[in-house]
Amino acid sequence: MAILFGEHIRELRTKQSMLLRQLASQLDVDTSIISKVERGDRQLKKEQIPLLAQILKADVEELQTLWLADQLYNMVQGEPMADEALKSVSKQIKKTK
Amino acid sequence: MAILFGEHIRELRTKQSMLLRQLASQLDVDTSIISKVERGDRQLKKEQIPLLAQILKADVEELQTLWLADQLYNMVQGEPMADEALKSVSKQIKKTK
DNA sequence: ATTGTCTTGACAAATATTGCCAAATATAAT
DNA sequence: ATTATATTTGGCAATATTTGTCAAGACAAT
Repeated sequence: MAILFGEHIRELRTKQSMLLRQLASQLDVDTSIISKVERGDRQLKKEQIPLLAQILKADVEELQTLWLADQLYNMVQGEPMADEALKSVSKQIKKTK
Repeated sequence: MAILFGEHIRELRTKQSMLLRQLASQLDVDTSIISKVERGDRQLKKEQIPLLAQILKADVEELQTLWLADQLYNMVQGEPMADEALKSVSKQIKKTK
């Protein structure tokens, strides 16, 4: 279970004294979803990130990067060959660019 | 669309003069699926890899690594922050180990 | 033109994800 | 301890995605 993204969101939210339900309503989702997102047992949809960034006055790209990292982490976590696969993909995308 | 895994499979299969339908039947899927897998527009299920490795007399871990790399590639491809996210995950899994 | 192999697209079945709700659990104030 | 407020958790239905099957098409070789 990934946590980088959720921890970051929670920090941004609490620093602004914003309640779960306030963030949730602005993002148009149920409070429980934000709770789960912040604790890492639920992922937001990619398309929700820009609005989330706006609400939290955060950098969109940073959030997108954290979000993506969480997805990747979920995919490789527990896999013995995780690191090798990650490196191989790094190389691959450099080539294709 | 990822291709590392598929290319590798096709090479292993053809070098043994094995037909798509032979591989498919042993793996208990339709021929069309293997065709698509080899061309990279379909992913096998993770659980199918060990049997596939056995059929092709290939190294399970190598295939699993390639398979995982393909999944990751599909996830990050086209994302501007792909590389940063990949690196961040690499660091993260080293910590947790 | 026939046969054998591979490819492609459409569809249904199986799985997984998402949002919603209600109940449970904290947290804080009085 | 009671109340009020905030957060967490789990179950379920709706939705979306993935997987497998089938049938038709492309391509070679003969």
